[in-house]
Amino acid sequence: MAMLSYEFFRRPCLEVAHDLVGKLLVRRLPDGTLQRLRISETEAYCGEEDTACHAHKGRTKRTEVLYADAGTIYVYLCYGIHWLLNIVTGEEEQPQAVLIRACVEAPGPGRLTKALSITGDLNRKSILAQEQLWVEDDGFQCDVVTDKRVGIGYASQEDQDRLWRFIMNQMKTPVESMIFLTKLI
DNA sequence: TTAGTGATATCC
DNA sequence: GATATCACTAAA
Repeated sequence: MAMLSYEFFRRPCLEVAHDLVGKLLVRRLPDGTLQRLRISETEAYCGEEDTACHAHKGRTKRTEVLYADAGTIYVYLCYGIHWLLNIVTGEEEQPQAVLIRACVEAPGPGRLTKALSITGDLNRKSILAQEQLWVEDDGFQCDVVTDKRVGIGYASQEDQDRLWRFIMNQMKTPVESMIFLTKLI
């Protein structure tokens, strides 16, 4: 079971977002218990030029973390209720990140953080430290389809239309579903 | 369809 | 200091 490296996250966010689909998000709680959820959906937010990206308006107290080195965790509170998990990608000083939008076992960005007890405490920590949160590759392979990003009505039409959301391909037949579930175990 | 919830940014 | 805005979810 290989933990994903700095080199994996240092690539452009579109590549990282695509390749994170199917990987295992691993959480270690304070009491030592481990949880593993398989990532099924991500979105890429690609720097100051991307009007959907939080860093679109440059550095602020909140977006400072996006300028950090690849593998830095960005967690923020959305709508006063939901913690959303992102991982910073690319070269340092490039404010880009991948939003983890869903896992197979916990669909929805707010629901997966709830399932894994992820809060703002993890903001600015590293996903490479293998302490409280990291990502593993267990060799699982799957098809990935793209779609438009969700909930970014404030962005330019051009950026809203970009296919920067990456989703584990849905199974079309019962046979495919059986094969899929077998691979999960 | 809409309420709920609070940090952040932006405007006085 | 006040206000508007939100990378969402569950309930109705």
